[in-house]
Amino acid sequence: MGRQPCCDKLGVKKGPWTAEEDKKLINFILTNGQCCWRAVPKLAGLRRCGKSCRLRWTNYLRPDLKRGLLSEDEQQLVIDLHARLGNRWSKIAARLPGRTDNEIKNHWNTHIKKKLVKMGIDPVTHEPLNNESKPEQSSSPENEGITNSSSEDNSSTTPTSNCSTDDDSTLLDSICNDETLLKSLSLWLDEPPLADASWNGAGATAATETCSKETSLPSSREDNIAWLLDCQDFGIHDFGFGCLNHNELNTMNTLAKE
DNA sequence: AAGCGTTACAACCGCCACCGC
DNA sequence: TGCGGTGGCGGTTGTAACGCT
Repeated sequence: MGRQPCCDKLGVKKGPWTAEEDKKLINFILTNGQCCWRAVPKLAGLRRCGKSCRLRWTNYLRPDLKRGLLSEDEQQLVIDLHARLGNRWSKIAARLPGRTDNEIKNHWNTHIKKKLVKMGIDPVTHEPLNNESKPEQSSSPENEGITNSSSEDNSSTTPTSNCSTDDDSTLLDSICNDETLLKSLSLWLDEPPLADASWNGAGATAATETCSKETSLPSSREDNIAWLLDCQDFGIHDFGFGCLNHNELNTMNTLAKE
């Protein structure tokens, strides 16, 4: 009889979200936090599947999201991580603060994949597409990074077979041993990812504090919502919202409740 | 200016793992 | 220990925007 749908199909709206729906969802999450997605549509007054709400929130409405194209450093990091983890986008996204698995997956399929093919590199195995023909830009830094990491990895395993290296410490070790990746990370440290601290409460830094000071939070819930929607319109990064750590977001939640 | 092809990305679908009962 | 519910993940699709002829 087939699988039961994740939610009642009757009366469930599909397709692009409207500003009104976004507003309702943001309002609800700010007031109640993230809990029991199945109940969210009903409680928030949305004719949507709970799954759809979760996706909308995590991929689009979440306040710590960076918007816009991935930087060169981010792209390089994605390539390196993909070489190790394969298509495990959520794991990759976890290492790119402010980026979602969906966003990275899309970017991989539309940009990076083609880029690698153009460079003569198999986007799946991260090996040269044809051993005989040399990659066009073999001298480019990017390519060096890829070649280094893949030669290092492929000596024993394929990217996907590396799945057993779920152990983060092993991954971290391998990252620490990767010069290209370290270079990317050091570039990041020069310009810390704003969102990094936001979802890792304890990771709040002086930069965060500075940023928070400069970012004046709206005082009322209505202001919060309008402000959040504006943030989505302009890209959260531009607002410096990414500087907020989890505690600060909780503060916003508290404000919203009052 | 219009039609067509391509690109980019939001959203959906189905499967799977985990958790509580 | 098995079962059902739920959330998360990765693959895929749909469509709006853009570029080219």
